[in-house]
Amino acid sequence: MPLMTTALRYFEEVARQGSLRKAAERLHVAASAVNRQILKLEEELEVPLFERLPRGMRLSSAGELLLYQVRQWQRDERQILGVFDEIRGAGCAEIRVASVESMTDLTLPAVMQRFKQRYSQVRFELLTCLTDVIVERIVSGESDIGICVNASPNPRVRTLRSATFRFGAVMTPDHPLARQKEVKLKDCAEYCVILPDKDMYRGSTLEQTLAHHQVAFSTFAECSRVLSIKSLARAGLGIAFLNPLDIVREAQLGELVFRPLSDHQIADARLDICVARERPMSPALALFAEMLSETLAEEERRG
Amino acid sequence: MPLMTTALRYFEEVARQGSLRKAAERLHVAASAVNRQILKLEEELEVPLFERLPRGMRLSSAGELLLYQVRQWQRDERQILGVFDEIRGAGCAEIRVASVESMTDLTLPAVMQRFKQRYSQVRFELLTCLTDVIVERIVSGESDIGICVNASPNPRVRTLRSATFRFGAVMTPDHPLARQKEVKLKDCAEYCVILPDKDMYRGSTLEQTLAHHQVAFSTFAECSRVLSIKSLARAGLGIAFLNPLDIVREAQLGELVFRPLSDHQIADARLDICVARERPMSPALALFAEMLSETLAEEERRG
DNA sequence: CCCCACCGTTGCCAAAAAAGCAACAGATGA
DNA sequence: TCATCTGTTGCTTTTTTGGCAACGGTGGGG
Repeated sequence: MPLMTTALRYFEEVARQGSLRKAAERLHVAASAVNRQILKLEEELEVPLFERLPRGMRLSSAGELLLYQVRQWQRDERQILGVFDEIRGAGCAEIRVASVESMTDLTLPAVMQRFKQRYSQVRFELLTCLTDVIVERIVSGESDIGICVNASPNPRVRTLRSATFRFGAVMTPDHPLARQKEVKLKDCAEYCVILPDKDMYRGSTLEQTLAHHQVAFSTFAECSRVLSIKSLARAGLGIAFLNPLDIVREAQLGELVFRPLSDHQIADARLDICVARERPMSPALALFAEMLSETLAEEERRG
Repeated sequence: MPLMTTALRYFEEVARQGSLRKAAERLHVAASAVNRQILKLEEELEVPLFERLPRGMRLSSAGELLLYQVRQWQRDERQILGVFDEIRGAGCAEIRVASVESMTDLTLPAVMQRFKQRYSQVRFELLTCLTDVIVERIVSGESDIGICVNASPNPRVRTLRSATFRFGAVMTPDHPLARQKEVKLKDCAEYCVILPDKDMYRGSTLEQTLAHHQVAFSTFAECSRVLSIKSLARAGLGIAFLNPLDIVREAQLGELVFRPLSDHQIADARLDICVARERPMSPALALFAEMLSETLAEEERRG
């Protein structure tokens, strides 16, 4: 049942109780047995783990370090045993993903497919939502892992990896602006534009710049879905403002082109892979996060 | 010597070799012994870890998850054994810290002192440098942990915790601007200011704002050390631009006051605790990082 | 086709490790 | 000083683990 040496189990209990005999009582073994395991451990590690006081045993420095590690291993153990329970019970473990629309289209399905090949007994829940909702779901435990854009720092959220992508204008290849390598916002003011919903780009530098500089856009539509924005842009109804990840497929098909915004007020879009800070990650989740991080890093390199 | 069950050691080798007998050969034990450990492990976990093929054993899904965890435990084990080697050899383990000046004055010494109380056999190296240098030292392995301000994201660096602090103007309590709760940059233009060195605030929003808005400051001095800036400000020679952490002691002594800048172009200062992404953290380092994170979070709450 | 090589598995027995029991020395507090 | 707590140590028993040989099954090559 226990995945680590009995010596370490005994060590943890002795450290907790501060006494060999009390620990032995809790462990339902003789005190001498516990004592021998501790002595053997100290001999093999060649480091004193306790200082013997007339009133009991107090941890040494090395002992404190080891205890910290052992406790972490115990958490890991409980975690993986829980995953095995899931696999035994429901037939598979579950990873609940919440992501912004940019990645739910292409990247996430690709990663999930690769993951399923190796770890077939893992099931997914994939939700598409806005960054604020994703952060809420992470901290509340409704989702296990999230992909957000430009999330504001949150003490209860741990960011595993960030990637930045240039923010830019998206249009049909035959659009006049498509001949430029980079465009400026005021270039776009001469044409129709398609803006995201208020909620979608709240807090972004695009919002700030628009509000501040009062660029007069002739807005054709405001959309709440990237999917809609792309459809309108594909129909040649205006210029959209997205990041390159949003249109990888359309770019491959030659339907849309991406031209970065060169205005220096416009910051890059930052995608974050994040999880709850306190909640330990199950091995399945850790593996998935790793695979996702590498994929994101690769896409960042590609532009 | 090994800190985890022989069953897990055997399991890892079998997974690596894909065969009981080859694993047994490498482990210098009989194949039957290895087999029994695997069978016992599967029975206790109540989960099949391998699928038996005529050509050998292939990991199941659960096995892949367990393998990932076991490999991580093995890395942890090597790590802590290395720390014990240090303690046995040099008499103590070492944590090499590189930090910006904001924290080397008060916060870090306080945390190091608290740390020394519990883990006396740990020695420190404390360097004060600029963010760019800190990041370099982290990725090169010259330092174990760093505290940076407004560090640009780096794929080889992992941020354990971030905290934001308002950026503001620092002056003597009798300064005319000290009567305001918040100040704007153009308020300061009427007085002498003390600016940091070019290197110090490179990339900050202060630099951008100054360069962009062309606010005409009568600069009394440019300094490369926060210490010098504070000294000049304390002498009433001008307004300095710092974050509240820089002047906690001076504020307590009533020598200086902090007034946040309310210009909306001025972003908060972000302090990051970061380590190398790939390099595993020793237990001592993890404990120190944890203590430091909590302290930083507490100071963030306080203002 | 058979045979050989390789696989995992199992029964039997020896070796090793862990646990239980009782007694010991040392320190503390009533 | 006695009672009581601590960790420690022989000695014995119990449990676990490993070694050896043999078995049943599969796949490839002569």
